[in-house]
Amino acid sequence: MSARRTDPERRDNIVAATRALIAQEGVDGVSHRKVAALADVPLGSMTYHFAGRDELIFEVFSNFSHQVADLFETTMQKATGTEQAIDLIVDLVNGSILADQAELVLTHELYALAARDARYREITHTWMTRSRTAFERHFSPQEARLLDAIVEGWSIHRALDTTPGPKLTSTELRRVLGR
Amino acid sequence: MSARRTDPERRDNIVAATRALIAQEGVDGVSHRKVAALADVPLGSMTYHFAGRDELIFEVFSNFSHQVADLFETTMQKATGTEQAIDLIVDLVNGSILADQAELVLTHELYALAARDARYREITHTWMTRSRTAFERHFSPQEARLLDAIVEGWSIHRALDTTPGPKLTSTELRRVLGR
Amino acid sequence: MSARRTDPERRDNIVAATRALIAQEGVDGVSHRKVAALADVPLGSMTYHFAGRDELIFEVFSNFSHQVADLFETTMQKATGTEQAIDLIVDLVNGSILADQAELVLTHELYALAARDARYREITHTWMTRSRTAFERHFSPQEARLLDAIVEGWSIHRALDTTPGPKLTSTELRRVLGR
Amino acid sequence: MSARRTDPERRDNIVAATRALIAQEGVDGVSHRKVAALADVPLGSMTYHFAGRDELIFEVFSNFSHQVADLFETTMQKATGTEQAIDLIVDLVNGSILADQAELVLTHELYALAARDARYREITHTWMTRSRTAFERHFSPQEARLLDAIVEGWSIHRALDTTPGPKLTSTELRRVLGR
DNA sequence: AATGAATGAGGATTCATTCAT
DNA sequence: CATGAATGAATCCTCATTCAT
Repeated sequence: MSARRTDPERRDNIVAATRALIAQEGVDGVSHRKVAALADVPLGSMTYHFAGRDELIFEVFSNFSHQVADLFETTMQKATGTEQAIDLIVDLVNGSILADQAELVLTHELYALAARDARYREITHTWMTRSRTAFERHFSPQEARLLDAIVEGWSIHRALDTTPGPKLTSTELRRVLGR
Repeated sequence: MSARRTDPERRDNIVAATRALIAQEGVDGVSHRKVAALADVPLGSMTYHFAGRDELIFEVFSNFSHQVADLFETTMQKATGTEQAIDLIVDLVNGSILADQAELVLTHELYALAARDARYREITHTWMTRSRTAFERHFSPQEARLLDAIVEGWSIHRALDTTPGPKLTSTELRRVLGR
Repeated sequence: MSARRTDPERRDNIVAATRALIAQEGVDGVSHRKVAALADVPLGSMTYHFAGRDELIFEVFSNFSHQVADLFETTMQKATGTEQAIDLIVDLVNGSILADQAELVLTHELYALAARDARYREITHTWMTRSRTAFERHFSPQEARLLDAIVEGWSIHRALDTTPGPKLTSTELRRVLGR
Repeated sequence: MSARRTDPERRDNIVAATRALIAQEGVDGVSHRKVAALADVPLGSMTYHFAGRDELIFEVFSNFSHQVADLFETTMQKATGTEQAIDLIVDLVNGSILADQAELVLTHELYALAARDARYREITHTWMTRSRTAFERHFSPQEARLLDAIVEGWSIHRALDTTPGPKLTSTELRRVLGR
């Protein structure tokens, strides 16, 4: 009991629990009570640590986008040449790198928020800029934008179909890029 | 009041109000009370016409997806050749055809639902199949899939950025397709 | 459809369904909707055939009490002598004659109503008078009243215990009566 | 209002109000709203203090049964001999000790619940065991069981009749027991 | 600094009843 | 005669938030 009195990880635990809850039930399913229960934290903690439900949710998506963008940049940095970059991009789309169920849900919940709220559009803006910049280590800005679109679109169509559909191949991607 | 005794459009009005509400506040913001107020309908009507909140929301997205897919098919049918098809696709991405604010929100709310609920994935599956098939009037299956991805991804990145970014051009799209 | 238009058993079916519902969920669980569903009858039928929920419930218990009292009288009439009467009473208490689950529930639901509503006390009064009179075919009024109490009390204690407890025996009953 | 901020008796008051309401309108008439109004407590208090309507009702009957059984044991302990015990039992049945209107209703409401719900049968089981044990201070197990049945049955028939009927006398009870 | 108690607003849903047909 | 459509009141319950401690 007293051990929990001053818990520096309290705040982070709450954010983590919220993220897990969004993955399971969507933003629609998030309530202070459910989060508190999931984080094993008193209900009073919620409004003590966060100004309101919105702030909590915003922080989840802010963290999430940074984290995914970080991984993305790191991945692109690992590529020593265009060849390898293309292979990594293909892996990305086909789900070898990102794309577990939880991340898929979080991505689309974020997009849904961004579609109607400028604050969240700020997050997606930063995220997208970072991905495009990461691509630009290996490709022209124009190519980067195209690749970004293909990665996004192909991933979505693979994920939101009932049957996975064909994978993207390096060969096809190279052809698109004219290489 | 007595004029309202039997209102055959009642059900449709509720669905329309729900759709408007989702566009404004997301699925998260939908409640029977708000919908009833927006549709100018007594609260008791909600559960009389719909088994529950879920059924109501499902119907909105089911309608929406069919409607958008219809428009999409019609658009592709209008194209008399590949040239024109490409131009229409470019218009599509750049927002001349679909893509007002409300449709954007609905699309992403639907994707978010589909990401964690198989019932909604059924909707997106049908929708995507129909678009791909529409493309196949003018392109090979492989090209159709690629185009579909580009349309999807480019639209999203244009929409969820804070600044619109460059438009997709017919020239670039032709180059991608190698035509 | 049209076959159901004029259904003379409609009313009785509703009463029967209500009785079944009370047996399952108690008076507390009775609603027009549930009854209508159980009886496979349109909801509008309920208020067409019965002035209200109370009238419906009253009719159930009125029927029930008469029916049980009838059986009871018939049973006592079958006894050709005191000896046999005692044996039948013992069977009664031990559950050979009445006392399935549904009847048990109905009995106590009726008692609960009678405990606070004079209208239902009218029903229990008639019922009890008839049982006592039935006993008086074979026993003195004083004995009848005692027997009635023992039958009632012993049955209850057998039924509302988690483990049945010993059965009442003819020997003991004879001893009580001093025979 | 601030005086009510922390009210340690809040929970008990709610239970008391529920009990009063059951006595007046039966379990069927219990709703959070009515109880809250009767206890002069905000509606939100109801589900704060109790997990649900059932828990509330269960607690009422649990309390009630313990309380009545306590009184019963105390009464039997007061008897210094069999003679006095018999007199007390007769008083019991004739309503000198228990048996005001409220207790009568509660008893039968409890029986009705016990007749169809094992959780409540647990309550009646404990209660009945305690009464029988109390009788066994002065009588054999076999006699105790018989007395218990007579007390129960005679009380019911006195209470649920429209006219009280004759009282049970010590003389008759002694004769039944063969003393 | 942290929280358990408390609450009023709002949540979905069920309800008995009305009444045009 | 009978009922499906409709509704406003009431149902239990969840909620974010407040605040004394």
